[in-house]
Amino acid sequence: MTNDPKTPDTAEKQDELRLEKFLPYRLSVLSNRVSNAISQAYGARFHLTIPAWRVMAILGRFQDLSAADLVEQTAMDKVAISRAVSSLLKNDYITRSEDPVDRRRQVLNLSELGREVYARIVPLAQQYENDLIASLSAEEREQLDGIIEKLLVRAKEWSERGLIDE
Amino acid sequence: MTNDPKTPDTAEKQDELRLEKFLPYRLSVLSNRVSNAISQAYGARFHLTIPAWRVMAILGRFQDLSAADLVEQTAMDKVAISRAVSSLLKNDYITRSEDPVDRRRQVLNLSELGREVYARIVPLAQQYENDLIASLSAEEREQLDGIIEKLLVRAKEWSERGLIDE
DNA sequence: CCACAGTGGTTACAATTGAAACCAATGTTA
DNA sequence: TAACATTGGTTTCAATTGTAACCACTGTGG
Repeated sequence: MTNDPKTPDTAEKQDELRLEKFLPYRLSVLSNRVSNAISQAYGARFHLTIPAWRVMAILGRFQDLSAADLVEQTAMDKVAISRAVSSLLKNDYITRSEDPVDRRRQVLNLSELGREVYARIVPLAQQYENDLIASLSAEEREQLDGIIEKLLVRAKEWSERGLIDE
Repeated sequence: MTNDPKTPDTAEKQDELRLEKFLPYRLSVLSNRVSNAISQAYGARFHLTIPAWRVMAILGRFQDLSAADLVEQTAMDKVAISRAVSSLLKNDYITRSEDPVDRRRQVLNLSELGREVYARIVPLAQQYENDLIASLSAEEREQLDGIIEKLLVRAKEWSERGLIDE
């Protein structure tokens, strides 16, 4: 197979840290680059921030959600949701109506315009995702899916329970 | 075209987007959770922000670097480096001296104290990384390494060249 | 009913970040 | 060598984000 003969990089000194191989660092660089690129793409076209797009992405699939429902779905906090919602209202991308049963609650939905924008962004987003993974084989894509899932589970445990040690 | 019934998992409507399966979104959630958890761990212990720790991580391996060198190594911008450096100077974690050849240039190194802190953080960081990937098999770890590398290459192309289409 | 705890959501304020202007030193060119 | 462009690094200001306080409403126990 394509095993290169050079010295295994696992023969690494334990008292130094190679930042460029450190998983949290790599994840951060990767995520920032990807998010920035994509948000430029649709942010410019549709005046959407990433949080606002996330809200739309959820409302494109589920109707009559409250802000609290969105918190649950998006891993964003309530303040971020509130700000995203108000900017989407300004753009007329969503509608907000009172819940007659509970007057604190506000029911959110995509507007007609929002639906159109959603329909145009979805293929764009998928195109970016496809382009990102274009250099991966089919096996690698599956592997990635499973691996990310596992890492997300662990990272979520970190934020819920305390940290290691402590 | 009709739906392909062979692959139930991927038989997804093309006009909707499942945010929780969307790679850029997952990367963002994962990276944020990981970074926040870890920065809490050593931020609390050593008064370090993530950018400051990154600078230390580089200076722990390479000596006599300038701020511009750090920009190259860390994927951070010069302003972030400048702020990280000044906070590290305040903590006496690094030293700064003039380059006699080029009086604009400032030569940075870990101080004695910085070296001690570095030596204590490295195992901590490695412990977090290990814990994060603890649920992955040996194969998965190798796969992840290769996959991330590929994704980083593509994402870097995005930020260098323009975006898709356009 | 009426206090009072809990929920849904917004506002206010502080800390972080990013973009652009800026200063000082060096390099280049005429 | 005077002018101008470039480089290294900092400062400034605006936009973004996070935390906590807050208001309005609902549900519950006395």
